[in-house]
Amino acid sequence: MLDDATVDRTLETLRSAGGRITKPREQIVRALIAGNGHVSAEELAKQVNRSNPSIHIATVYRTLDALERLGVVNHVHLGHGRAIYHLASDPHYHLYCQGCGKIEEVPPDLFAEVDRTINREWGFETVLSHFAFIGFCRSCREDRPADPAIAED
Amino acid sequence: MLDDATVDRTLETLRSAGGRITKPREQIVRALIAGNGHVSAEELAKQVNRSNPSIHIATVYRTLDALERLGVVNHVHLGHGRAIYHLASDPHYHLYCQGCGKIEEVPPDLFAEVDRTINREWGFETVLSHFAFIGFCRSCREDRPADPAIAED
DNA sequence: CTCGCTGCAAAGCTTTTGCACTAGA
DNA sequence: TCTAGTGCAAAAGCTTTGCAGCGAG
Repeated sequence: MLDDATVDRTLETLRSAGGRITKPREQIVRALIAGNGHVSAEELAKQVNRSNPSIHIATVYRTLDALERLGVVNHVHLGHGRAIYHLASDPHYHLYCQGCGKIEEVPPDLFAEVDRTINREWGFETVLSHFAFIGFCRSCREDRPADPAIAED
Repeated sequence: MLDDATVDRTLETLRSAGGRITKPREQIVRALIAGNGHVSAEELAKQVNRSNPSIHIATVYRTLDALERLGVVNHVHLGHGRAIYHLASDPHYHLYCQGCGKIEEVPPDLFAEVDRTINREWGFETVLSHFAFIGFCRSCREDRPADPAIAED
């Protein structure tokens, strides 16, 4: 996956939808793709601000929103507030460790069976990609006091 | 499940942990249990305010927090912000329809296999009860325009 | 009598929005 | 030129917190 090509292709999607390609958008898209699927809006803002401090986080949100409408970006909620963004071309689900914040990816087909069951038995069509599956990674499980009180959030 | 007995038992848990049983706490617990597993803090506040308008929502949050620390209550996030509260004695997962807001319950064992796999392959211990599984219920699926743009949020 | 609980108001966190200005195409 | 995009500041939505007074045990 050649990053520059991906950046260009993403910006092109924006343009062909009638959008404009601006410096901020270019930098945001670049940071998003460099982030490799696990970046929050705030991290993106921080990143682009290194080279251009005037880019406001509202612009980051608006750019991500535009890309999401076009179907090339998705966001995933990790908890109460925070969300991360990634390219839609790379479908996956997320495991989010409440202990250390680590994010791991899992293949969607892992849930295919459960998905079918819910669909069949409850008539419900899930969108499992939109929220991370939270829990504790191996090392945080070992550190964890015991069981009661499943930590914060 | 006799509600009054459940209310008493819940308050007793609070007392035996060194807490005090107050009017607001009693009313909040009663409303929580009457709510049958699907009430938000705001709904609880609204409910108790019918008989006691001076109970502040901060008190509702603090009471729920105290109960949660004691392990008798859990909360479940439905989306970006909202969370609902239910008794921990009734373990279940939730399906939350993005279209109409309807909440359905699913038995935890539905996910037992996936859970084991994630545990085995990723060393990750999930807490699937903490976020609802979102998607669309049968009737909202039929209403839905098509596929692109998976709605709000 | 003491310490936990309460009400109130203010703040926190992430995301959104209104507005006037700037700048792509 | 003309409209989309931008920066700024303010607001929104849910939850938490500081503080002083109140009341359960």
